Amino acid sequence: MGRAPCCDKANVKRGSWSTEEDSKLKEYIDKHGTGGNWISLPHKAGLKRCGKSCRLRWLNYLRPNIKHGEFSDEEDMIIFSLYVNIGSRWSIIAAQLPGRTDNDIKNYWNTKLKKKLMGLLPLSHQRKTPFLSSNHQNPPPSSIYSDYNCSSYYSTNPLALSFTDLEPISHPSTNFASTNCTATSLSLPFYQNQDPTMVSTSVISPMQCYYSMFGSEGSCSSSDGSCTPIKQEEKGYQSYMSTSFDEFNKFMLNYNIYGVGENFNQWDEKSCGLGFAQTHYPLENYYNVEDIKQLISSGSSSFINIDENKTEEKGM
DNA sequence: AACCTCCTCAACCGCGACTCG
DNA sequence: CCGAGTCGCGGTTGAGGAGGT
Repeated sequence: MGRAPCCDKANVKRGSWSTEEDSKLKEYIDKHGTGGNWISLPHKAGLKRCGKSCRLRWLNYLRPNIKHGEFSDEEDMIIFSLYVNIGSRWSIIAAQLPGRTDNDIKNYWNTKLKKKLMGLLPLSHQRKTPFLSSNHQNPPPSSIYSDYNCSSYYSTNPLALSFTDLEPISHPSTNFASTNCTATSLSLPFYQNQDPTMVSTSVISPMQCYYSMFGSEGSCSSSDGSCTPIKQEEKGYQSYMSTSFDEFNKFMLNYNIYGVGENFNQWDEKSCGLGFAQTHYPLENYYNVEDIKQLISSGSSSFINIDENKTEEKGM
């Protein structure tokens, strides 16, 4: 048996909102608030719309202080840095960009920012960049990892690999690898199952970032679909300094994200905060790292402290 | 001018999470 | 604890505008 529809689709208007509907909705909410019940709101407001549709229209368009128009470089960088760290959790990302909605950011990422980054890569490499390809799901379906034991997980997840094997890092992420690696935790996709503290306190190197963006150099050609990552030490550092990575590195430098030396492992750990450099764009100017930590570990209810707009909404 | 293709973004959909009786 | 109702999220769709031929 299927799920009951949220509203009677035969009797609700769909598609684009007219200015008249907009003003009706805005007027009603200005006067009465949402009343904590979107389902009954359209009826009360005299709208022939589904409650969900009203909610969406309000949150993404009519709500006060919504910012439309071009994203700044700083916003780009925040989106990028958070995406690399936490994946496509648009609501959390949106909470860090006042006036921007999750829908906005999602659209922006899918239509522009992704391409902006793609433009920095040679075509040959773009084809094998799962993170950016249109059909790539991030994080990967949980089923992919559900049967993995720790060692296989960490040897097949490029990001995890870089945390454990490749980089001379000492931060909580390595603890994650050794202490949080249980069958249970691995039954979830990487981005979801990781220790929340890891998300916010991990310092990722350009190489890690590069991996998470563009995938590893590991081969996935075996018949059972398993991947054989090529260890960095096997290939040698030099081979990793490919044109693609150079280009990526240039991008990072262009955005003042990293100051990377000739050897990529010379990246300046101090300059990297939640993901990226704090040298020129100190991320704590945009959000509090501890808050992010809380957000991720405690779920959406904690957003109240951070997202002004959503605070208003929840207060209504 | 007409047609076609591509791109953008508002809106929809389904599902998991949450709340409450 | 359970189930119904609702919310919120992220993935996807498609209308319509822009640009090219």
